[in-house]
Amino acid sequence: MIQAPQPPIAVGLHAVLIAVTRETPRLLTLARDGLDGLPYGPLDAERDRTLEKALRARLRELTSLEVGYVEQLYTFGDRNRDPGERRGGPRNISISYLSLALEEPMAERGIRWRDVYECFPWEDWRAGRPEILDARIAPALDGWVAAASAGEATARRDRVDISFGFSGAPWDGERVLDRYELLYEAMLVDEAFRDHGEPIAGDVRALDLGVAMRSDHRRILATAIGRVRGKIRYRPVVFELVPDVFTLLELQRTVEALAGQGLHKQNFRRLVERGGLVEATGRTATGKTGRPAMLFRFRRDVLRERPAPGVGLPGLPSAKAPRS
Amino acid sequence: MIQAPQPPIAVGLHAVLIAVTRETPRLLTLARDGLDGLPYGPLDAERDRTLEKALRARLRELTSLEVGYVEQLYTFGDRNRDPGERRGGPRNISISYLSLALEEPMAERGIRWRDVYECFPWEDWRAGRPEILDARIAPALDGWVAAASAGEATARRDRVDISFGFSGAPWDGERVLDRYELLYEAMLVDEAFRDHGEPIAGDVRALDLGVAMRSDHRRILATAIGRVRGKIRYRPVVFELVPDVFTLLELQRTVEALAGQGLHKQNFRRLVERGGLVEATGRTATGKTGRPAMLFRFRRDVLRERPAPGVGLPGLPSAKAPRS
DNA sequence: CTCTTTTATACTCACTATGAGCATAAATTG
DNA sequence: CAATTTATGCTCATAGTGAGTATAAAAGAG
Repeated sequence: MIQAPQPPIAVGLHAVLIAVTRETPRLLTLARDGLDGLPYGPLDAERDRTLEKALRARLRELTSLEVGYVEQLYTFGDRNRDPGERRGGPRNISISYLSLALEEPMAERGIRWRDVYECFPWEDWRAGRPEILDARIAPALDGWVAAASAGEATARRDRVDISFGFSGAPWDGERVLDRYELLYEAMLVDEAFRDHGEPIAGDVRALDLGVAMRSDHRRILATAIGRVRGKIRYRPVVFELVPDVFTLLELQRTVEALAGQGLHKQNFRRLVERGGLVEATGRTATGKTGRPAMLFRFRRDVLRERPAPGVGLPGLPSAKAPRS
Repeated sequence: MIQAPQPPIAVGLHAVLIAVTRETPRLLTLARDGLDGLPYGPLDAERDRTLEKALRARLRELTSLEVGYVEQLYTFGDRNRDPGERRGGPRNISISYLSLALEEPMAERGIRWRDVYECFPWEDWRAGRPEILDARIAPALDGWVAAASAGEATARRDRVDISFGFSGAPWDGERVLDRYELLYEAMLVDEAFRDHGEPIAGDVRALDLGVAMRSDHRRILATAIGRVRGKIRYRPVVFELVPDVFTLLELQRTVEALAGQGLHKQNFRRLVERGGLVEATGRTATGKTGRPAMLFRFRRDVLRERPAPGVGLPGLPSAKAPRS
């Protein structure tokens, strides 16, 4: 196949490394130019035999972490995703990966774990519907809808309602990316201004819709969170995020942290125990207050028994009330 | 960031274009060097603003088709995926997309629609458990398991059982890729020999495990089929594969074709009607034998009512009997 | 024109899964 | 020891699923 000479293409690998600590989903970030971003590095076409190995290598080089679970997320390659990538520069293709691990303290400067919901305050429904939705997001998006021509406005209204569960539509926890992209398109997040080369408008800064990240990393993170939320229900990935041995409440809190919604305790226990996902170790947890809990471990055999063993998302005490 | 000089990286886009015709899933292929493969072309770093647009453009250039539904599948980039990609050549990264459409007759030479199950004869359970599984695949894989050292053999046994549903494990229709990769690793498909630069062994040729494709395209196809099977149950993607107006049986046959398993007619109807996925048009189908069926259309409002509207996979009449 | 065949559609029924609670058990704390 | 806190067991109504039975409406055979 004959190809015309092309501007260079740079292929990079990005890692969204997620942990859950103190009932909070956490993300490993590296600071650079004052902004936090995902760990990433270039693909070494010579040495890296597989993409996944390349990802692990970059992560090791940057953070000296050896991660276990790794899964490819998405490949981003639209032009001008990054303000730095202007005419003439190389075209950046970034292949992003999701990795799940237990949090480990990081000594290196600039590397730290951040709470994921700092970036997406509207995604955490554990304490009920986040106020930010009705107080700030809904009005701002209403403005964006109204700013369009008649036909376009209907389409915008629909997208807004379906993504954010306004006007009686249900909230779908997995649509994390839809929501972020809508806010970006509506110029309600800092990144939108930065990418257009404009100073961030004062009223958008006042909206304060989460912590911005470098380049399009927050978009990648949104993709990752949506993926985890979906995957957790049909594959036993939670177990990557808890120690080998855990109590059912710890497991539940981990799921809740990721799902961003509370679960009914007894039903969660029933699901997980009767679903054959865990087995008792015989030991019980020490310390803490209250009755000591039994300690469980992941029961690997479930993989050969059931086709799609996951944690589902049963009995959530709220998350149903439609917007007033 | 400083980078050492690198061997060139070529980024390509691959399309898995799927249709369902005469109750059979179909794939658009291009012949080249006597082997069928997926349509693909390079990313034009200069002109292609987004990856998805690039994919659509390549597809248009190759086939003059304008597809509707397009979704990114996976990015393949392991070295030596292709025997042509040897030391010294550029590193090929291919970003693959899934596209769903209605089949259109193709005039161009070399372009044609093939039955997907020609490539994966073990994936079609509509007429019951495929004989090929017990007659040829199971014994061959047993051999592969036995050929390993003790510890490794257990791991292989597990993978085989979980992927193919042997030894009482359930069959999971979505594990299309797992199964293909296992056969590849066990050197039971033509591509495995070709990639090792060896002539295809006579006994493997005799096994006849599906039609081979160019490069790693069959692996990409496997990824696509697995994805469709999963997605169909929680997103209304089937409707991309049927005309605007259809009977419930046509819809059911389309789902069955993709899922590779039969469904219970009355239950399917109940699911789809009560799930609010379709609305009656008032008209009825003509022609055919038997009582004329009502014609339905996709009810788009379902998107704002339910978070994950899909077709599910209810009442399958078989697919449960474990291996003898 | 009636019988047979074929596909469509309406209902029923048992069983399982889910959403919500109530009740009791076993620790810690003051 | 009483109050508090967390764990765990059980019940109950309801919705969803898997599998049939029964009836309706067409075409084709004789």
